[in-house]
Amino acid sequence: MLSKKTKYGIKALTYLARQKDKSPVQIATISKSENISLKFLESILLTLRKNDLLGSKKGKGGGYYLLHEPKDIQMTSVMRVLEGPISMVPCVSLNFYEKCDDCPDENKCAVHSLMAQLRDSSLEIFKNTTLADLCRC
Amino acid sequence: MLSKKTKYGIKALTYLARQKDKSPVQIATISKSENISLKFLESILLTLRKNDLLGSKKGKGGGYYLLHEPKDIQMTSVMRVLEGPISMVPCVSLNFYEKCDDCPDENKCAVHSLMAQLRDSSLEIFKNTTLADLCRC
DNA sequence: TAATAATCTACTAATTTTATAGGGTTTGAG
DNA sequence: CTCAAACCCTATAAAATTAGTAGATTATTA
Repeated sequence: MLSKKTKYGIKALTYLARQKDKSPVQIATISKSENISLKFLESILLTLRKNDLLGSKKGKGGGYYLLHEPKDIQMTSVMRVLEGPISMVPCVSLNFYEKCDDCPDENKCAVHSLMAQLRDSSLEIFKNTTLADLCRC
Repeated sequence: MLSKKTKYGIKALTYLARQKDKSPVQIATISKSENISLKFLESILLTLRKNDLLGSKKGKGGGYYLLHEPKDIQMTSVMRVLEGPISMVPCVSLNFYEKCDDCPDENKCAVHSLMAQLRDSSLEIFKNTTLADLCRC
């Protein structure tokens, strides 16, 4: 299941991407518009900022804004930051590889090959979809 | 992330699919061979049986066995039984549809369209992969 | 029929993840 | 200086996950 963290994060990102100018938007504004718990959204935006997807400005007139053009933000990076690895098992993860402790030989593991296929197709979709694409709905 | 329940379930299924004959295999045998906690495996095999993927036989010489030919068992049914819906969000699920309570219009939801794409590609893979394919690793 | 081997059922429990809530601190604009 | 906003830290309730324990039930075989 997709976590609400990721869902809310994507919604917030598209909200920002739809802005005409790049002036900061307050958390409360996004929270109200997208029906997201304010404090939860706060922590989500913070992790997006720490991972260089968003910039922020403090004080009066402050808020969050996109650091890059929507068309330059691939969903791979959004998903990795919010949801974690694209793969469903660590042993097929490209960026977060980890050996399974119950598997003697992962080349002979049935789960491994299936999940590798799944990873490839998911990766393909996430790579070819940018934030700009999501705004066209 | 893929739950261990699903991972273990798939391993058990492939173990059974690799058997020459269809005589019952004891839980303990699979448990040892695949490094799976016996009692956990027991509950997994039980849900597989309740969902018509496995048959069981009690008493001496008993155990679990496949009800169908490996080539006739699609991964869609295995995944649905063990892991739940294929979709990552209920609002794009074909078999378990549910409306999001935070979404006024799901046709305008950016997450929705992305997840629908993902569901399609996952479904494609699971539909075209059978237990027999997984045994060839 | 009695012993045995296996599944089946029902609790319990530790751990982790998820989804928030509260409150104080820091920064920057006017 | 004042105020508004992001920032940061802590806590927590609920749910899911991953088991472990104890015993009941059923079927086979000798």
